[in-house]
Amino acid sequence: MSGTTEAIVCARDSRPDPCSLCAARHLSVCNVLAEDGLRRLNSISDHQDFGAGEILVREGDPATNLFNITSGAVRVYKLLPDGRRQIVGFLFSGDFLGLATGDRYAFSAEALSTGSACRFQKKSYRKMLVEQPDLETALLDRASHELQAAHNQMLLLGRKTAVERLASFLADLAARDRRAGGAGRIIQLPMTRAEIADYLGLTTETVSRVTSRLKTRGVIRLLSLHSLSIEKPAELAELAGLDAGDGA
Amino acid sequence: MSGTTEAIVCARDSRPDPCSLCAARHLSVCNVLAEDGLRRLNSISDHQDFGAGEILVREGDPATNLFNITSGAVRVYKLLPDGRRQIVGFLFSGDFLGLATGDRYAFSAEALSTGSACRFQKKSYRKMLVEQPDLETALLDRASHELQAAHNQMLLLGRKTAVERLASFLADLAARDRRAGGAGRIIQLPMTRAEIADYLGLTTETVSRVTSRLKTRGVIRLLSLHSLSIEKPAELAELAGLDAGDGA
DNA sequence: CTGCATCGTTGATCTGCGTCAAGCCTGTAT
DNA sequence: ATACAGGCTTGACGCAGATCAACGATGCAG
Repeated sequence: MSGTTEAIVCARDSRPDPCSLCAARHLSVCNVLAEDGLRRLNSISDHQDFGAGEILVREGDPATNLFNITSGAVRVYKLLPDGRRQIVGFLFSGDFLGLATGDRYAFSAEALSTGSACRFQKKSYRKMLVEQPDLETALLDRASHELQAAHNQMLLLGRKTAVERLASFLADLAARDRRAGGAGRIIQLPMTRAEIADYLGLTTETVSRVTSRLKTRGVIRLLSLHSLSIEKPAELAELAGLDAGDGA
Repeated sequence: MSGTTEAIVCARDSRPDPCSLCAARHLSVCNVLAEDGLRRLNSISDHQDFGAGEILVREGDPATNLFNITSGAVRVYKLLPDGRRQIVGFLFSGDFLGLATGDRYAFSAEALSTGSACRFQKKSYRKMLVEQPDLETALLDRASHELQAAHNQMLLLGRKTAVERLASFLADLAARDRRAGGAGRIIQLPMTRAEIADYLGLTTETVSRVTSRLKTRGVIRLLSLHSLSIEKPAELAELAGLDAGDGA
């Protein structure tokens, strides 16, 4: 969206301050940094534009880089030797890539669409964290949220039916849209059915069938292959298993 | 194991230093703290002994406490309204409980066996983190590892077969035993089959059947209901899907 | 030792989702 | 426009694991 503008800014030599122009800044961990912190962060960062399908991180490679996604979308996944794939998350503008990382990447990350990211050397970033405790706190908060999301996904993958999985997925996207200031009614699906399937532990066929069922029931309406409207949010939430939350 | 000793130490008024006697210390985040840090930590902590089945945390309650497990075992789980349960993790001595927490607990935690924990007020702990950046770094590292483990579990729940799930589970327990200094051959299972099932996204019957199959194949040998010996570690690892790791 | 409750195992049957297969839709290149 | 490729949908069928059911093991209370 604002990718070209950023690229131009970064290409200029007398850049005023890339971070202050960054559209993702208020969504990202960087927003806890003051003027000098941003300058310092900027000095250790690289701007990277990527095209659809481009690989940012490959499972098993030495974990040298960390990323802050500034635009576009990314899929993060793990593979079994025979090719079975589990997508562990989709990242969007403002998301941090590289939290769950030891010496080597335990996941791969590929661009879903064109986009851009700030890239850091892990070493420099760690040094930065020592100097900027606020940033470390912000990262810890992120990690907590991601861990919570991972737990929810474990519940989904371990115990929910196909309908519940898709409903949960759509409800999550709606919630994300609301957090970004939208109404949570029109949902964009920048990923393919195969990717949704690999995220939900299903097959493309099942995702397709369940989508049709929700459509027939009038819960959703397809606007195009990659966007839909939620017609009955309450029913969707119920299907997702969000009514009571806990039996208590 | 050392529960009674600790209880006696904590009951004494002129305690020399509970932390320095804590058997879980070298396994826990506290090990990054110096003398004064430990004293400070101790001053904001409560010791809590618990019996089997005791509830430490209930999903949906205000998240006021954080815990450091010092002995025993704990199951952490989430429920669907109709009672379906997903265990998101088992915690043992040295593990931290409460990382993935917002204002309210998003999970429940119950003692699997008798044991003990250091309990902190979340508020005091957060203050402590500001004063002790090393502790915050250690927590961030923990969170990273947990997130990685969660991703592995997502792969397991979303894409592995029943045999692969159980094999992965046993291989994980073996790895944990090795990390704790054991040989990784004799595995303790302090949980029931139902709990293993709810952790692996299966039913008790399937866990039982698959266990039998592994036994018949000679991969494992049951020593009792709650302990077994790994007879063919290599075969177990292969069944778990750990041979190649990534298809690259 | 006896009784009882809980947990675990094994078998028979069922079913939700995967697999296989065919056809359709969408976008892009010529 | 036309053709092609990749993605999506729908149908028929099969199977891994769930469900239902019965029985055996374990451990605790009296």
